[in-house]
Amino acid sequence: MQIRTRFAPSPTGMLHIGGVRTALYSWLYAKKLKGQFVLRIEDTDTERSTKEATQAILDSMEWLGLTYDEGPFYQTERMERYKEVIKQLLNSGKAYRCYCSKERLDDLRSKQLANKEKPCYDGLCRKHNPDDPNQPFVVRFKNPKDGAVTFNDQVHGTITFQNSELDDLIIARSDGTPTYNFCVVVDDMDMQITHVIRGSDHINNTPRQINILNALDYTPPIYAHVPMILGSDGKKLSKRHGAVSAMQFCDEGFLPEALLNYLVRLGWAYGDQEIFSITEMANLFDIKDINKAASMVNPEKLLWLNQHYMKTKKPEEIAKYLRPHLETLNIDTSNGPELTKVIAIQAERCHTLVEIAEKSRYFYQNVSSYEEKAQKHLKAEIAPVLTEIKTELQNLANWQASEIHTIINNNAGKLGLKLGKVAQPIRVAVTGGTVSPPIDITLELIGKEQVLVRLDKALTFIYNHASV
RNA sequence: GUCCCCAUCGUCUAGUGGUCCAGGACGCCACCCUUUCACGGUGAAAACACGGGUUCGACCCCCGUUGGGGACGCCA
Repeated sequence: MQIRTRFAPSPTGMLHIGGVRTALYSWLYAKKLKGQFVLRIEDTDTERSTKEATQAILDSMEWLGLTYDEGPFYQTERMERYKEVIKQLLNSGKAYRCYCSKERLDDLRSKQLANKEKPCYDGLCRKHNPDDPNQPFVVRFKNPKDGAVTFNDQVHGTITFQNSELDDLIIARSDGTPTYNFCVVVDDMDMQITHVIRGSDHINNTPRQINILNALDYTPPIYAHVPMILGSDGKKLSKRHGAVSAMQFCDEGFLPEALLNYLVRLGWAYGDQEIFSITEMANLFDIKDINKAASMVNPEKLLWLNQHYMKTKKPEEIAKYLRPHLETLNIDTSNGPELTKVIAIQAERCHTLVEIAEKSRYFYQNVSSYEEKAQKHLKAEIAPVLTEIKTELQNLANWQASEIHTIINNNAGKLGLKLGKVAQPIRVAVTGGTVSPPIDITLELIGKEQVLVRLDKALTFIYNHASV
C-alpha cells in the first residue's frame, strides 16, 4: 500500500511547535515508508484566516526542510467540491436543513449547561424537517442515533464513542460555506490519505468524521492521535499560553536540526538514544513508539541540542545560518577573520547563533569601551608587561596562536606571574570584556594590526586613569 | 457538568510479569581539567500518584480513587 500522510494546519494564528511536531511525525512516517506527504491549508474560516499566517506555515516548513510531495492545497479553492458533496448528502437524506436561530441555540445550550448536561443540538429540525427557501438555514449532518463508533487509534488503541453522545453537527454555515469537520472528511477522502496523524485534541472529532465517511460509503483512514504538548503552565499550547511560533526559533538562532531533534524526542523514543540525524529519524521513527501522555516543553534541553549541533556540524554549514544574525547586529565580516574559524572556536561556548553573533563582535569591530567590571584589569602595574608584549608581538613575523602563546607565557614567567594574570588584561584590551576564547587564539583571529591598535589604546587608557 | 484521553526522577524518557532496592538525557550540585568563559571528564541527589485485586512474583495485567489534560462553536 502506498502510504499518504498529510499536515493540515489552519492559518488562523502562528504555527507553534505542537503543530510542527505533528508535521514532523507525518513527514517522517511518509519518508520511512516511502510514501507521500501532503500539505493542506485549512482556511475555511475566512474570518480568522490570514495571509501572514499562511506564509508563516510555508516559511516554517521550508526552514525546517519538511518538504511536501503534494500541495499546498487550499480548502477555499475547493468550495465547489464541498458544495457538491453537501448536495449529495442532502439529496440522500443523510443531512438536513436547520432553521433554528442562533438565539434558540444559545438558549438551548445555557439550559443544558444549567442542567449539568452535555450541550447538544436537540434535533428539532431533524424531526420537523421544515423547508422554507426564503429563510436562512444551515445544513446539519444526520448523525446515527444509536450504536457506537469504534476506531483503532494507532497510539491509543481502541477508542469507542456512543452515538448518543454525538449531535447533528453543522456541515454548512448559513452563508453556504462548509465547516471543518466536513471539509477534512472530503479532503482526506479525495486526497487518498491513508494515515491521519494529528493532535489528540481531535480525538473527539474522529467519531463524527467516521460517521460522515460512512454516510459517503468511504473507508476511514487509519488514525493516530499524538499527545498534546503543554506549556509550562500545564495547559494546552496556545497564543496565550507560552506558545512560541516556529519561526521565532529561527529568529532566536536555533538550527533546524536541533529543533527537529528536540521535537522528535518529545513524545517518541528509540531506547536511550538522544541524538538523531534527519535520516536516522526517518529510518527509526514509528507510530507505535509514540507515547500516550502529554509532555511539557523543556527549553534547556533544546538549548543543549542546539549547542550540540553548532559544535558538531561543519562550520561552513553553520556559517550559512549565522550570517543573517550577524547582519541584523550590523556586524560586517568582510574584514576580519574567516567566519568558519570564529564559529569553530565560539560554538562550544554558545547556545544559539544569536549568541555567537553577539559574542563575536570584537573579531570584526574595534572595541569602543571597556566593560565596567573589566576595567580593574587595566591597572598601572601591568602597563610595563603590556608594553613589552606589544613590542614582541610587533616583531612577530609568524602570527600564530602558538607563537603568541609563547610570548605571553614567557613574559608572565619572567615576572613570576600566573598566565591568567597577564592574559586577562590583554583580553580586556582586545575584546573590551573579561570573556573570550583562549587569549592566543583570540589574538590570532583578531589579527596583528588590530591587536596592536587595541593594545595601544588600552595603554593610553591606563595612563589616563592611573591613580596618583 | 457530560464524554474522551492520560499517569516512572523538576523536565523529556527506557521499561512490555522475575535480569529493576528502576536505566539514559537535560537541568541542578560537587570534584577534576583550566588562561577568563566554555568544552570535556568523574561523581552525587532525584521517580514507578494512591488503594484494591490477579499471580509463586507486579512499574509492567484488571478494577477503583485521586490528579492532570482535551472536547463539548454557523473555530480548526
